[in-house]
Amino acid sequence: MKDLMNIKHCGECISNLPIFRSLTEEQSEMINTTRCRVRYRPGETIFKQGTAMTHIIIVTEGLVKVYLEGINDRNLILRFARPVAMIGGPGFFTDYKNHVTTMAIEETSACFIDVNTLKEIIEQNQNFAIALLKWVNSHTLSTYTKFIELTQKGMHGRIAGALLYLHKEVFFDMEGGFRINRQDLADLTAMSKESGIRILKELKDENLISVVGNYIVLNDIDRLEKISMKG
Amino acid sequence: MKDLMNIKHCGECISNLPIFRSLTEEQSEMINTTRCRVRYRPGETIFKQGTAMTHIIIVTEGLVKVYLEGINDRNLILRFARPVAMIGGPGFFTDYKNHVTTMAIEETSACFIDVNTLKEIIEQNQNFAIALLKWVNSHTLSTYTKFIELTQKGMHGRIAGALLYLHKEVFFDMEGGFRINRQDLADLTAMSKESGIRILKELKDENLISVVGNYIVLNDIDRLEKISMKG
DNA sequence: GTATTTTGTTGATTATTGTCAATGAATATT
DNA sequence: AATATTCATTGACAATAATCAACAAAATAC
Repeated sequence: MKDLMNIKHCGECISNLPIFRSLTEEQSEMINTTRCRVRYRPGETIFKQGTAMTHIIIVTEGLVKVYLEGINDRNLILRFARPVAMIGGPGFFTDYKNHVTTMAIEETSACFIDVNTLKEIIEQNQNFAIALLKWVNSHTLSTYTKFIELTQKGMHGRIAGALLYLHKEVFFDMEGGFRINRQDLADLTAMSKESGIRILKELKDENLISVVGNYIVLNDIDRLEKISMKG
Repeated sequence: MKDLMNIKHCGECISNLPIFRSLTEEQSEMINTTRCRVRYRPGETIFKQGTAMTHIIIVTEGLVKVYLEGINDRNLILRFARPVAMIGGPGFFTDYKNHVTTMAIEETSACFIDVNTLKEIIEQNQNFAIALLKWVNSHTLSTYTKFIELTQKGMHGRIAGALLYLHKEVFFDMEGGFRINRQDLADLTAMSKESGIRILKELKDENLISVVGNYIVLNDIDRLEKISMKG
């Protein structure tokens, strides 16, 4: 019976996120009865910028990218998310639209939570509201870092910074390296794909990183950090 | 007697901000008894990036800029604020530090509100917590726009965008134009002062704007908007 | 297994943007 | 009023980064 229920939702995904710790039994149950789990193949869009924001998701398996669709088909990747991570958006409590696009990069499981349910819980539970404020503010903090990253660093610094971000904040639990394709690396660092490729090659030629196809290993974190600082 | 009280705080400043509408009498009083009003001269720093976040402010008179201090003494202006506006920060509920610097540009009055008082009220009043979430999310929204603005537009588009921002969102209630110095315009658009000056001159030469010293009037909003779109 | 499409790579060129230096104008200081 | 000091301006130049085109390699479709 319990296994059957797990088909509908993802079991205990919300208990793995600190933000949901403050929920009462009853509130957890409210979420559990409405939420459901969906699987995505690489390249599938989960949320599309411009559509109505009806749900948030919790990524329970796989890998997604969250990005802004900008001018002339250029995208700006704001973050990558791996399990267990919540993907919300600034449309919550404002215009209830999705202002970013979320796309699966690997085979991904996402657990959908209805925003109205969430809203109801926030209205009941101050601690949860505070946890959410904290979550939003910590995201704003990364955003500020990203501003400096993108507007005040040269291409070398941006690529180094992006690699360090992937290594330390996205794939922190992985042995060795990680995979990312060239276009995504370019979209993460706000430069053309060709420029990204060139910088990557330079870093490889200096043995700061190893590259085999899309698989990247950082060999010299210290020097990458220096490059990231200066630019 | 009432006049004497106004020396300590700024009278009814919080009643002019929608975000404080949900406060009870008692909660308003909590804020009123601890808050106090401070005057700043142009160039004075109100909050300094890196210091402890003990208060938020409400700007009741004057003009301030909110900016990130980045690399090599370069600043990135996130927003300008005029009365009545609240200046908070992502340190709230996270690390309680100031992550941005706030500086008076004109003679400014700011009303200081203690973050602990604020925190206490948030814990009591869900509607206020929601209003705050809404406020934070709407700021995140502008942040997203700014990302595209700064990373995907050329210098012409960025200057045009900045001028439209100043005209429509900062000085929207002013007849004619507004004042901004060249360095601030450059810091708002993430370019060098010299580049900013050159673009400004081009826009002036094409009669899209009038410039007299630091005073700028937008003559052709439509064409500026076109330039802002394309870049 | 071959064809087709996507993704990655490289070099040449152009476009964009920053830096440096010199100078003028405006403002503040003594 | 004379002197600093800051701010604005301009041109020349260098550095940075995008575009374009051609091609190679890998993945996918047929």
